[in-house]
Amino acid sequence: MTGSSVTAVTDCDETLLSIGAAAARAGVTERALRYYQELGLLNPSGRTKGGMRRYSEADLQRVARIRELQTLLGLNLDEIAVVLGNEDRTLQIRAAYFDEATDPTERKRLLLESLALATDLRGTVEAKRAALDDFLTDLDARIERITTALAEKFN
Amino acid sequence: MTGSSVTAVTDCDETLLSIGAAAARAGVTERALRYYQELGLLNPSGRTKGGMRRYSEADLQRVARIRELQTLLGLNLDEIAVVLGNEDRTLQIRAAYFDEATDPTERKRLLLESLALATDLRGTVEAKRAALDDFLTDLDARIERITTALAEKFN
DNA sequence: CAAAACTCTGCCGTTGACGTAAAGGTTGGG
DNA sequence: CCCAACCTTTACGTCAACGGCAGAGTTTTG
Repeated sequence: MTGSSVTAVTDCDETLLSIGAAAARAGVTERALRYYQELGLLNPSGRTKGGMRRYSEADLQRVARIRELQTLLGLNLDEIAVVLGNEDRTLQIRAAYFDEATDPTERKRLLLESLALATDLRGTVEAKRAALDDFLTDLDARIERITTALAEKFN
Repeated sequence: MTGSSVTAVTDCDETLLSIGAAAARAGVTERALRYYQELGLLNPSGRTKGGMRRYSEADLQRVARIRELQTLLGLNLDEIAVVLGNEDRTLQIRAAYFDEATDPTERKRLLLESLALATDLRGTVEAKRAALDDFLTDLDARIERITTALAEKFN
């Protein structure tokens, strides 16, 4: 995202955060960050020479994404790995797409692939929203009945 | 719900299901049903003289509700206990409301109480739906971009 | 009425997502 | 240079939501 090379092994751009700061800003614990890394969900953008993890803003975004997928969609970390993998793949595709060397046929295939990934996820989310909407409809009906009763009898 | 007394201790109305049948119909395990009972979420409507659990259709509905609250809203069983408690309370209120002996002032109070309970839950659900909607909007934007690219270049 | 099938109450095991503590290495201010 | 604060890996602990088994009792079926 920044112009830097892929996963800097050298010391940091100064803008990178230690695990403590990153955890605080992301609203999770250090343990969680290490755990996500252990599962291959999130590799810190850098390490110091001494071996300490350094997190970028993009890394924080990724943490936020993980939490969102957890709490909003109720996915477990393995499923989240798949979704994030898809999103990473989409970025790769984007890169290849804008590469001059990619021929039109391949470009089309890449677009279709990322479309498939996004559409698939959309299905999951839409199903969930539909169920939630039903839930809300029932709830609103109940609230409406009570409100009407109140209005009729005690206005 | 049926005309029977509260939580029949005697033998069953014949329409009640054994734990095995109930579990199969509800799509959960017997262990889960016993666990829900242990947590006070679901007391089987009856027991045989020998002490075996008997589940009614209403019990099955309750299981479905529990699962819904779990998967849809991501509540844990303790939180579900609260929600179900509120719903039970609403039923009590309903009963008292239609009781001749309840005076108007009390009736109003009862209505207001159940309104508060329902409205509170609605808040939780609505927040979740809003978050999901945002999620969907982002996703749709991404899909739209890809689709447009496809249409422009490869129509 | 007996065998087969089902269920009962413990009670210990498992899985996911971390928590927490130990024993040491790294970093930055004075 | 030194020390306090922060970080490292390693490894065992925890909590929710059940899974699964043993040993005994119950219900059903032939």
